[in-house]
Amino acid sequence: MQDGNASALSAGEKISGSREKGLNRVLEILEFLHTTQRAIGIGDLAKGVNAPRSTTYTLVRSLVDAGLLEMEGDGNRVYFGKKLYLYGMDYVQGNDLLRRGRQEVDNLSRETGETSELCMLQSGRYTIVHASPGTRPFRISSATGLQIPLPWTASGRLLLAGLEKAEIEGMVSDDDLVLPDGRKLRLDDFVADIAKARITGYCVTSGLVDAYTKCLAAPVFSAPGKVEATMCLVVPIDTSEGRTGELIGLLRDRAAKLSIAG
Amino acid sequence: MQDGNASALSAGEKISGSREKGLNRVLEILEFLHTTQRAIGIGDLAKGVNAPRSTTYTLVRSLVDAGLLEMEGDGNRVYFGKKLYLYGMDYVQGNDLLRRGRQEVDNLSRETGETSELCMLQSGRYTIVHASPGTRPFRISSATGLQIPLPWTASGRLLLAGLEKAEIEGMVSDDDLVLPDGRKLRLDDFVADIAKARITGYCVTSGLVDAYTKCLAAPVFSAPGKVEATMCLVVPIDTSEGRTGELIGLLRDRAAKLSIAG
DNA sequence: AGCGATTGTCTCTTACAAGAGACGCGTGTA
DNA sequence: TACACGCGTCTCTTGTAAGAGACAATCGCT
Repeated sequence: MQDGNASALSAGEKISGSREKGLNRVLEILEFLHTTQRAIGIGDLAKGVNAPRSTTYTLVRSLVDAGLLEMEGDGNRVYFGKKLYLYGMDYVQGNDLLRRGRQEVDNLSRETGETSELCMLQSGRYTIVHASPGTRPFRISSATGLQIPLPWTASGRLLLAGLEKAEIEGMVSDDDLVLPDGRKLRLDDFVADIAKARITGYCVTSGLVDAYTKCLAAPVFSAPGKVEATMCLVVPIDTSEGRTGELIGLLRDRAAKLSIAG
Repeated sequence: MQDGNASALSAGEKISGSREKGLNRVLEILEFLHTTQRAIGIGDLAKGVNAPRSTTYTLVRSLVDAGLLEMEGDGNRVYFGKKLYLYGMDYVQGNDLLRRGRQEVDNLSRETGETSELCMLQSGRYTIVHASPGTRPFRISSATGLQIPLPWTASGRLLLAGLEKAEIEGMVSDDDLVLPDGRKLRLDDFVADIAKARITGYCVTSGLVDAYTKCLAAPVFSAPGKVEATMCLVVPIDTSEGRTGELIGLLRDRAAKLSIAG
């Protein structure tokens, strides 16, 4: 991480030793806060994004002044600020799909009692955009904003429907193909899954993210053939075939309703 | 806002002609998009923030890559992106007051049928953080994220409670004291209003923002004496004294409930 | 009290980003 | 067809922001 002692130039990314553009540092700061999910001291922040302390202080001050970040009570820690919330609401406001999708997801989880999610691609990564927990006693993990490798999910297979193999290859790294249980998925199998999901119009995966759940997903189209998002349900892996079928039907129905608008 | 054609050097700010830091440009871009409330072409954006075209293109590309902005369908216009939405949700998540306040505002407007709002200070400006429209046939204006001069509102008087006169003076410009109908408020009167609101524990203003409404507001405390937010109701100016009293009671009750946590 | 770690501020240098402006392309309109 | 206009990309220069590092002030531990 730290001192730039030259040596082997790793593939792809440049060694983050040199002078960095302020904006990039800011983007890293925001991303870092997104992962921590809580306020953090400026010193730690500097360490976290591997930036010089003096620079970090300057940038944080700018961001706090602008309201993108806020100082936490004691005046030492920082976290996201009201401005970001306002901009976020602007985004929701300007985005029919998201607005209606959130609604529909909430409905779905209330009606079925299962955990329900709205998922989208976010700069090439699978992202849970909105989640509603469901009523089961044991918590099925899934937090809004979580990013997961595409091959681990049913939604991922739908979101990539219609893309060329080369494009798909570009969007998943080798690491992404290694499932949480250690198994390695073959790229060709993944591509085949995608093709199949595209035809059947839904997708089910069992025990991929964890061994106890399966994931049902249906595509939401923004234009014919263009998958803009997916709705999905996360259910216990031992859910009966009958109920699974029912849920898929419901899911496809709702996802189709979301697809109408342009 | 205005054009930047040099001439008289206004107090405070420097003329935005020279070389600007990239980060500042970005902050202006975001703010500009917030005011437009819709996607905009990059060329127009450059004009809007008075930045060189080449620079704007570079910055926008960075922001789009980072997901803070997104290209609109045809690939020419830009607007806020999913990342901002996610960060915004993080903010809500980490902010009990906001989370519960939104809920309470929604309840309040459903129960009373009136337009209800949650308001906070945002870098020294009064900001409507969340609004719920109410059921009256005529729309009472009030959009989330709207920023209004402090002296125009009942909430403004509560939010400044406990500040010194000098501090207050620093937060309101001369322009802010000019009401929408052209009348000019005296600073001393405003300061007196604030002191009064602090003691009575609520505030009512009639016909300030517009001639047809009055605004009822109650403070939400984050610590004893520290007003963190206000809840308010916007009602027709001819609302009877009796009903107004009822609503104020309800409002104060709910605001007090919000105040509990730390 | 004594010591190390951390925090916030400041100064100075230089690597480099911001900006000016030219270019090629597509589009509308006279 | 010719012209004016807006878009997106590139190149080159120079003003300046990123970063190294020193500093005093606090904090926490023994």
